[in-house]
Formats: sequence, structure tokens, C-alpha cells
Amino acid sequence: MVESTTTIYDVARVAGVSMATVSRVVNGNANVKEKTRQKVLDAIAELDYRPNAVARGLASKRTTTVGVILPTITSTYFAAIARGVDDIASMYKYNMILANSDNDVEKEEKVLETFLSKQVDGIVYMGSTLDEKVRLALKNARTPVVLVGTIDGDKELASVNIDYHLSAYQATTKLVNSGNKKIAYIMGSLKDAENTERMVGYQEALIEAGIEFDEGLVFEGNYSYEQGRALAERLLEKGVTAAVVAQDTTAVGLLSALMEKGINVPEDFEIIAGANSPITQYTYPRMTSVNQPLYDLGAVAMRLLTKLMLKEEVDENQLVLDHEIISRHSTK
Amino acid sequence: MVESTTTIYDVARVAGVSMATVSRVVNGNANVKEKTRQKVLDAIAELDYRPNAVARGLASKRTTTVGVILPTITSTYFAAIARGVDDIASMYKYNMILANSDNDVEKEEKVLETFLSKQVDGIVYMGSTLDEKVRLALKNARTPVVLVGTIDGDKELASVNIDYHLSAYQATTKLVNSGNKKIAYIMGSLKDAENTERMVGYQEALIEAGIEFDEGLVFEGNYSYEQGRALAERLLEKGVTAAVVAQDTTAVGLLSALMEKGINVPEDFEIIAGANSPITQYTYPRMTSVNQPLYDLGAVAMRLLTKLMLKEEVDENQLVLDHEIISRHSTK
DNA sequence: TTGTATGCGTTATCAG
DNA sequence: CTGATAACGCATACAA
Repeated sequence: MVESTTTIYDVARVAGVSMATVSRVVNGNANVKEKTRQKVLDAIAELDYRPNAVARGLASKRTTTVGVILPTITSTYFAAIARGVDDIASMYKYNMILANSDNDVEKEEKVLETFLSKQVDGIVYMGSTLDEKVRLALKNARTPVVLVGTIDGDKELASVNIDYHLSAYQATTKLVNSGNKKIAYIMGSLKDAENTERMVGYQEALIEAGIEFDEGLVFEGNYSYEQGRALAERLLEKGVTAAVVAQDTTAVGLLSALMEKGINVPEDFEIIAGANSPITQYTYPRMTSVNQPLYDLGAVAMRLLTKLMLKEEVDENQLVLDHEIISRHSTK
Repeated sequence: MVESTTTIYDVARVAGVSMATVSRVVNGNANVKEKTRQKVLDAIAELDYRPNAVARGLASKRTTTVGVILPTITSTYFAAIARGVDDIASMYKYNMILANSDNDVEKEEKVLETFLSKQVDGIVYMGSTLDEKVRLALKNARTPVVLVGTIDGDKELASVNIDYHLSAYQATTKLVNSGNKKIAYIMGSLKDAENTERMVGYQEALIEAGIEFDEGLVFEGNYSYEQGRALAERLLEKGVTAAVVAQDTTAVGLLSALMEKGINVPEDFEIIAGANSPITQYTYPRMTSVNQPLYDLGAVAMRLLTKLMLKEEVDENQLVLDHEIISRHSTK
């Protein structure tokens, strides 16, 4: 158990071959006689040799590591996506360096810098807002990047999303059809392309139903549970009877505050959550929700990234996955 | 924008100094004249030079990266801990390679192997069960390891936990005091040291209250929401009127199934959740829960790991953080 | 099929 | 205070 790192040279010596040969068998190169391969394998086992990935990375310029940046891993939304990323990543033998950005531009820039210095082979970026500085940094990086749940207006960066415009239209229409006249929409910052798309979908649905658009019924959510709770009163005051809430935690907060006020959901108030993360099913009543294929968003993004990293042909780098609205018990 | 990786040599040439000097200023070595330092800094800025962390890692044998292995990041429980780890890690300039193990021993071994080959400076391990093979691998690693929310019976590995025995005793006693005679305990596998500790605390509380221990009221949970739901009926059949549920998601499942059956919580059935992850507060009614300082568990673990990595003095490597029971509305 | 030699981009030792 | 120069552990082009 003295162990001073055993290197490829040690293996070569014990196996009676050159280090190049050892390297070949370690890397599965076919040009090795079966007999020598076995000798090397034996020596590796005997010495308990483990290739040094850092040295390998320096020599090959590939680290088999991807950087993943997201607002916060404590969000079930991002956690689900990250899980999809990791599963595909490990399937392709990549590891994932994960960093929380809290949607803070400075942190994002710093993390990006670190990722690049660590020579990650690719980057997966999630963030509601795509700041212009970050967008440029991402674009200029000589490392493949895939955005998830984040829209690059210029469509220069590869991305995987759902059709936010359509989902907003559908959710709003569903609430219109069950008789609601005053429908609120709670979404993230309107500076994000994703939310302007939602806004348009919302407006279209209203117009189609002959309902006048009221700017006062659109709220910028901040992803917090507490905000959802706080919103309950304001919505009630305005006579709102239904709401689409893009952020699940906020939707759950709203629901819980309404229930505590004795408002019947869905009889007196309908809610549609926006991402169908697990928590929407942990509430009582369970919430109707737009089902974003979170895991798949991550999985598909990572798969796309592998292609980019391996310089494979990619015909379309703006991927849009299907969503659906799952009716549970927070709508009629 | 042609950019073929600019190295320390390029900077040296432009600054008119040797690479050694560049290395010094990059690493904040004091032995550099202010004037030359400025020249180097200018050259770095001009060339947009970024140190290659891989080369640095090979030369210095330090990667400023720690490996984090956990069952699944989609669990709010582990996600909260991971957030604590990452915050402290980045505070100390470390990055986090995250890997999901699904509590699968083979995956754990494989991940561990990968972490070591990537030369991580330290490892944070979370997993309900600590398999003997994994325990040995961890113990033999020449890399510092800290367990979180995981008990090593031999106390050889550093760890950060709460007092599971005490928390079980307190939760059970609370339910006893509000008049319950049939109290169920739903916890993870009894093969885990953590849960045998809980079991003892549970039994002690019952004995103290003169209530006979009934093995049939102890269930092995599997962390799923669905299992919580399924358990509702069985508990009711047995005449159980209260339960301590170590896993939050299972507790939430149980609560929702009871509510749907028209059982009043807490009037007819009391529940205490075991980890106070955010979802326990998203339910209606909000759940009384043992509050494990999840974020702190991660933060303290990472802090401890930094000490181990820097070979600082550590007087105690078996850390126990305080917990509390937060009374909300799923208990009387 | 195998071996030799060189380079990857730093850190670190040792002179000066 | 600064500059050569030797590792670091491996991949790989080139020879044999």
C-alpha cells in the first residue's frame, strides 16, 4: 500500500513492452497482438494501474468533461434537466462539471471562464435570461455550446426548447373554454425571449375569444413559492378566476394560499402550472400542468452536444420538443 | 479571431520576459518586480491569455476539482446538500464534478474510479446505503473523502450527519404526547446504519410511553411518492393514527392519499416528515417536519473536505449538526 | 505489430 | 528578482 502513482511506464516495464503499446491497449487500439495485449492487461491488473485522465487530457486535448451551468440545482425544474444531461453524458463517457449561477451575469461569466480554462469539451447552458455579454462569450467560445430552455434570439447558438408560444396559447385557451373571463398569466421577465413568446400566445388566445387584453393581469414571476402566495390576494382583488403560472414553485405557492383562504380549486379558481415538475403532483389537488419534457430536454441537449463535440453532421441545431397539457385537478 | 491556443510562451514573448516569470505573476508569486508584473499583465490582456488548467493540473498534481456522488440530483434532499457543497466549493475555488449513482453499487464503483482517474482533489459521497465494497474503495483512495448523510459504522471515514437516533426519538415522542397509540415509522433500508439508529430512537420513545413495539408498524421506504400513496391504505387498515416518514417525498405521497380519502390531517392522522426539504412546505396542509440542515450539511462537509485536502489540522472528523422539529399543520 | 521520440502547457527546482 | 530546464503522464506521428 505504498503506492507512488503507477504510470504507463511501470506497466510497460512489467509487461516487457513499450509504453506506446500499453497506451494502445488502454485505448482499445486494434493493432496489438492478442498475446501482448494479454501481457499488458495482466500487468495493469497486477499494478492496479489507472490511467491519469489529466495527462491524457493534456496530450489529447480532450477531457471527456462537459460544463453545465444552471441557475440553481435546487430547482426541480433544472434538476430534472440536469439528470437528463448526466444520463446521456455518462452514456457517452463524459462527466459533468456542474455550476450554479443564480442567474447572476457575473457568476455566469466567471463560471464560463473556469470551464474554458479547464478545457471542457462542451458546455450546456441553462438560464432564463441570456445576457448579451454571456451570449457573446458563449458564441466566441471555441467549445461547442447547447442552450436548454433558453432562447437565443439570433439562433446562432444550438438550443433545445419547447414551443413556448404554443404552450401559452393552449393553456390560455383551455381556461377560456371553461368559462373564465379574467385570466392572469404569471411568467418570468419579459426581457427573456421565452417569455415574450409566451406573452404573444396568451394574447392571441384572448383575442380569439374576444376577451380584451389587460396588461394588469400579466405578472413577472421570480420563481419563488412565496411570491405565488403573495399573488393570491392581488389576483382575487382583481376578480381573476384563473391563472397560468409558468414557474411551478410559484404555482404551488399560489395554490396553497388560495386553499388556505378557502377558495375552492378548481371550482372557483383554476390554475395551470408551466413545467410539470414533480412538485405539481405533490400538491392537493394535483395540478394541471403544461408538461415540458424536462428530462428529455436535457438528454436531447446532451446528445446534440456529443455530435457537436465529435464534429458530426448536424442538420438542425434549433430543436423543439413536444409538450402537452396534462389535466389534473386544478382545472375543471 | 484566428486563435490557436495562446500559451504561457506567447505571453512571455510579448512581455519580453521568460515563461517562468509569467507563471509567477499568474500564480500571484510575490517575487516579481512591480514593473515586470505590469508588463506581463498587459501582455495577458492583449493576448486574452487563459491558463490551461489541465496542464496546470498535470504539473502541480492539483485539479481544484472535487467529485460529488449522490443517488440522484432530482431529489430535493440531495439537491439542497449539493448546493451547500457547491457554494463552499466555489468559495474555495473548487469546481464540482457531479455524478448520479441511483444508489447502484456498480455505478458507484465506476464513478469512483472515474473520479480518481480524473485526479479530483477530494470526494463528497452521499448515499443512503454505504456498501462494503464502496466503503473499502473510499477508504483506500489516496484522496480525501467526506460522507454526508451517510454513516460509516467504523467511523474511519470523515462524515457530516445529524443525530438520527435523537430525531426519531423526538418525533415519536411528539406523536405519543398528542395521544397516538399506533404510530408507524417509515424509513429506508434497515441495513443502513442511519436507519438502525432511527429504529432504536423510535423504540425507546415507545417504551418510555409504555407502548408495545409492533414490528408491523415499521416500513422500509424507497423514497418514492407513489409508495407513500400506496402506504395510506395499509396504515389505515392497521388502525394507525400517526406516522413518522423519513423520506419527504414519501411523506408527501402519504399525505396526498390520505387527503383524497377524506381523512383529516392532522385531526385524524398526524404526519411528521423527515427532512424538511422544500416540498414539505408546498403541501396543504404544510407538513410538520424534522428539519435537517441540508444546505449546511453540504456546506460543512465541503469545508471539512477543504481542510483535509489542504492537510490542515482536523480535530474531529465525525461531525453532527443540530436538527429540530418544525411544527406546521400535519400535526396537532 | 511494436518501439522511439516529441509535444501537450504548466509548475517547480536550481542557478545566477 | 529572473531565466533555464527538467518533470508531470500520456497520445501520437513516424520509423522500423
